[in-house]
Amino acid sequence: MRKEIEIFERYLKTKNLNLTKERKLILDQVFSIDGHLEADEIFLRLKKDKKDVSRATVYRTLGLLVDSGLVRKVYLGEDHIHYEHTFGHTHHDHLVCIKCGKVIEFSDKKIERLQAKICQKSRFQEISHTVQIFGYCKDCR
Amino acid sequence: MRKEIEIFERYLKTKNLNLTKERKLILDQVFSIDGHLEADEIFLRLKKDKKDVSRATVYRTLGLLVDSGLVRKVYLGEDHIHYEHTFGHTHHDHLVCIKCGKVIEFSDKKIERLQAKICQKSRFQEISHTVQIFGYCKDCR
DNA sequence: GTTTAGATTGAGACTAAATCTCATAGAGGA
DNA sequence: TCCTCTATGAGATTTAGTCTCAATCTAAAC
Repeated sequence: MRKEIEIFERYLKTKNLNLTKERKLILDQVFSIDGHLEADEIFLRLKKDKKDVSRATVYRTLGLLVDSGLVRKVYLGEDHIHYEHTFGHTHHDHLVCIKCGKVIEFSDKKIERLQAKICQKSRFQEISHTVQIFGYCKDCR
Repeated sequence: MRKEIEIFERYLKTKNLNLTKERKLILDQVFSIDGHLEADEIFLRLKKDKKDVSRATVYRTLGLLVDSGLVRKVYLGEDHIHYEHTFGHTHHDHLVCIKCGKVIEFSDKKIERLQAKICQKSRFQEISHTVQIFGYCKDCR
């Protein structure tokens, strides 16, 4: 059994929730997509596969996945939320091209350390962070 | 005449647009609020002052203000966009408390420099960036 | 195997943010 | 003044996301 299912099930247990057929379908779909995804995309892909799950359940389950830490929300400058799986991926942030929409991932340990320092200074307990740099990618500038 | 009006008017000129009564009212309102604001807040404040401007015009003008560089959008983890004026403020980013909603501003030259370096590496031309650190503030942790 | 309490779901109503439409009004140049 | 283009408001529309509630499922207790 894949690791992310195990983690999800363990998380659900702690909340007295069950790993249902629908939740498993959504988890599978989420982890089958590499990169950034939208709630509605999950809904439509499942529909196409004739594995209908209601929109409400998709949103509910994505919430659970975020809470479990397997997935996180990212804001990419559009008018709706994107999700990405964090499990199996090292943490990273984003360069977002405001012309073609391309998203380039990057990560920088030094920036993370500086952020931690800032939190310390304000006695702020960091749970997560996102960095987005908006601009023009090398093909669009 | 205040500097931000001048800048806005100059920007509008370059687009062959006019600084109308409504646009001025919205600009004034935006710059009278210190901190983060929402589109609807502007709409309601103007309504209260009996300076009715339609919602459509508020949204349209906020868009222009963002394009002009006087204002920027920020994502604070809620389900709608916030705005803040950049003119007259040094650039900063945000610590967002996920319990009480408080937003603490910070800025760090070292982080900015590292971000610039990352953009260089990808030949990415930065226009703007936002950093949000989500977690618990010192009163909520 | 029954019972039972609580979890889960889907369908569709609902909400809220934001955008669009379009008729009317206004502004500015020739 | 005329003409073109800009601007606005009212309200319809769109879209993401949430909520409701009746019906169903689950799992533990008996």
